[in-house]
Amino acid sequence: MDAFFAAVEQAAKPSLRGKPVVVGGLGPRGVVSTASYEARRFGVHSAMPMAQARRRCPHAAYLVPRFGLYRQVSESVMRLLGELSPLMEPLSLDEAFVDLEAGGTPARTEAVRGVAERLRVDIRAVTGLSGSVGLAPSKLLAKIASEDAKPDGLVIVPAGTERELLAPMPVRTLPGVGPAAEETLRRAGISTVGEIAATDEAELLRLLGRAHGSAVHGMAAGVDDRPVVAERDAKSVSVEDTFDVDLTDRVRVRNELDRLADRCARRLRAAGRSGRTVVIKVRSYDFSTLTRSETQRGPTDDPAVVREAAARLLEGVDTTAGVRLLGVGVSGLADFTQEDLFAQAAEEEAALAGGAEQDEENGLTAEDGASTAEGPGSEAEGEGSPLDGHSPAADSSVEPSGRKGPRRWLPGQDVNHRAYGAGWVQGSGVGRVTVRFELPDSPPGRVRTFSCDDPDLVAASPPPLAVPDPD
DNA sequence: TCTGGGGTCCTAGGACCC
DNA sequence: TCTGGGGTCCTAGGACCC
Repeated sequence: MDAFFAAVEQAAKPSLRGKPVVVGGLGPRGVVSTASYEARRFGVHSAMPMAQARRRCPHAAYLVPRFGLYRQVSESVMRLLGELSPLMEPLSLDEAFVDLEAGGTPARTEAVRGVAERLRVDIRAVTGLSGSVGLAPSKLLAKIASEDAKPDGLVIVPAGTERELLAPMPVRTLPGVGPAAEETLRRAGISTVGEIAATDEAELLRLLGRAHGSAVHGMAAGVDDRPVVAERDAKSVSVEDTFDVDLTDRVRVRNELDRLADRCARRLRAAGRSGRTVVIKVRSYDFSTLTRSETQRGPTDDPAVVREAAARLLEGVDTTAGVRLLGVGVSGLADFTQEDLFAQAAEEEAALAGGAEQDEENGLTAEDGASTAEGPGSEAEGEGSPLDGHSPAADSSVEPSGRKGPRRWLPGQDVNHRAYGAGWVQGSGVGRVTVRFELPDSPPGRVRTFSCDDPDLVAASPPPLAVPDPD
């Protein structure tokens, strides 16, 4: 999908169509998730610090991500892809591999082209959004071709042309070659994929390591046998928060770690999984990051167990200089089915017979989900709304306008006003919130400003996207 | 007002076992 | 009587991807 998050926002908000839109974390330490093509022209791109994006493109609309909506749109696209072949491998919300051969598409170029063109038409019909397709004999080339096809295009790499296509490309084109490998190769005088292919494999192994070296060498020659794999199980679950202001108070650090452990365990449980190894992650004021892990005797999805393991692990970490980020994860996930878990829980209960081990919830968990209000229970899975990822500090001190208690209105968020109907938050500050009243299928709407605690204004869930006329 | 959040995979050393 | 040769598990860190 092309500029997916930003494109969904433009589809949802008529006044933003054709305008620069930037989706990402809006706090002081946020980064860009996706920039619309209009914003990219100003040099704004993914992973860029939000502050820098605002400098480059001050007039863009800056919006908080709405993952619930993106997930819905993603599912309808993935459904279309799934109709092409049983071998469909989602890479993220907006990208997937499809093995057309396994779906029975004849390998002739024209047949394949027809399938891809129909797919692009269907995607537009179902979502109103544009997607790009790369067709090639391997994952490597398909991916490169789809990048080439963006936005709103289709590129075919016929079998046999792989090498000559790849040769002039920079080494970073190859998946798995990031900044570090690029630098290593540059020092060895290698800057293009063709130069990698011309390099002795043993030399490459020396430069990049065993596994990486041989993979890169193969790919540079256009060799890529990786199969398309449907349905892979998650191997870990983790949550983390970067704080608007570094944490120094040890008690506060402990509390935040508890909340993260609970969130992590809840997600694990919601997914019907459990794991043996609890990991904490601590990033310091200077961005140095460490992890500590502890493996339990058996798999768990119990918040109390995760919380206690996390707390033990934290004891060995000096946090006095300031903590920028905390994370809690569970890995070593058992491939248990839900039923196994029930059986196991029953056994444990039997074994514990009479042990008065009652969970004492300390009430910290519910609050912040509520304050970011994505609408009551609107998310498919019970996991925390994506919005809360950026308001760990909602509770205190950080937000000057934050008073005590009043609702926070986040730019991009859906709302409903008793008199004016559906709209979205355009901005807020000094006790006021500005709302634009429009719907996906309405003309661009008007803006009105209210008091932040106006009782007529409530958070709402996203209205469905408009689908264009079939003409 | 530098640098998110959720993942995967690889490497390397030490413990431990046969 | 200077110390083999596997294998697996655990821990920590780092590169990379979207």
